[in-house]
Amino acid sequence: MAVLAPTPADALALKAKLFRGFADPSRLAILECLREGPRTVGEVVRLTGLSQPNVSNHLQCLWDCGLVQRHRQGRFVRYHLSDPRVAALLALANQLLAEVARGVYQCTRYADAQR
Amino acid sequence: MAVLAPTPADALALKAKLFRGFADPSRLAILECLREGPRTVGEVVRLTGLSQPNVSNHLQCLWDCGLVQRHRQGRFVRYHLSDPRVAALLALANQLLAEVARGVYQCTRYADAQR
DNA sequence: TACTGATATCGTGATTCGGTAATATTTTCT
DNA sequence: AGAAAATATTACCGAATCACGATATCAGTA
Repeated sequence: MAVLAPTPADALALKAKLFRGFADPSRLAILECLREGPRTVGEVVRLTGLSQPNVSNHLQCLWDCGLVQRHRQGRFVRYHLSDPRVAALLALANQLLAEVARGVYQCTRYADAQR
Repeated sequence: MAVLAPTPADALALKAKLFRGFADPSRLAILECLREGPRTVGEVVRLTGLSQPNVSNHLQCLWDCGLVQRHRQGRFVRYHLSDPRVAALLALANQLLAEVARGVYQCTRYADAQR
């Protein structure tokens, strides 16, 4: 009784982990870059202004999670979103933000903007 | 040059913050509860097995962010999702998970399941 | 007013996560 | 083979966040 919603605990942990993939400004910046098409690591570094190890780390993370795919092209590695739903999630988040932005901004429960 | 993707940094931070609202197993459990309709705090506590202060905290967080709304009914407070897009995001995440679950599970960059 | 049930708030300990710096690895070119 | 460019890996530190327990607040009722 009590315990356990319709979805088992493991599935929830997994979904939370998926959302965490999107819950970081650096990773979001990288995903935004990739929304417009495939990019090499160097391009992402230039476009985002993030450090190279940082980008590489996050790309690895996104790759582990299956959110992006990659091909080696010569000495470059080209990344792209692995599924249209990744872009769809980002788009939906934007729509939602258009309505609740102020609330999210003011919420003091966790990290303030400007990292 | 370099710096700044199409979306300004603030917007990214904000979007990251929004996703963080979804990036916790407890909050997800609560949101799942609310997907099926309005619930009082006590009902959510019973359905999720989480402690009452914990539920109350997370509900406050979700409310601050504008993801849920609430009405007082006698000595109960009834919460519900504030926008169908919240449910849509959860649904999309489920679809995406169906394809990348293994990757997410194996990704060791951050939190393992079983909290 | 005193009492009970429902929900909110606060302080704290423990854990987790992200950025940076230094370095390793891989690939191409000469 | 040797060098240079592109990308990946590792370790460490600081900051942020979650759960828990105790307690406060608020609404209804006797």
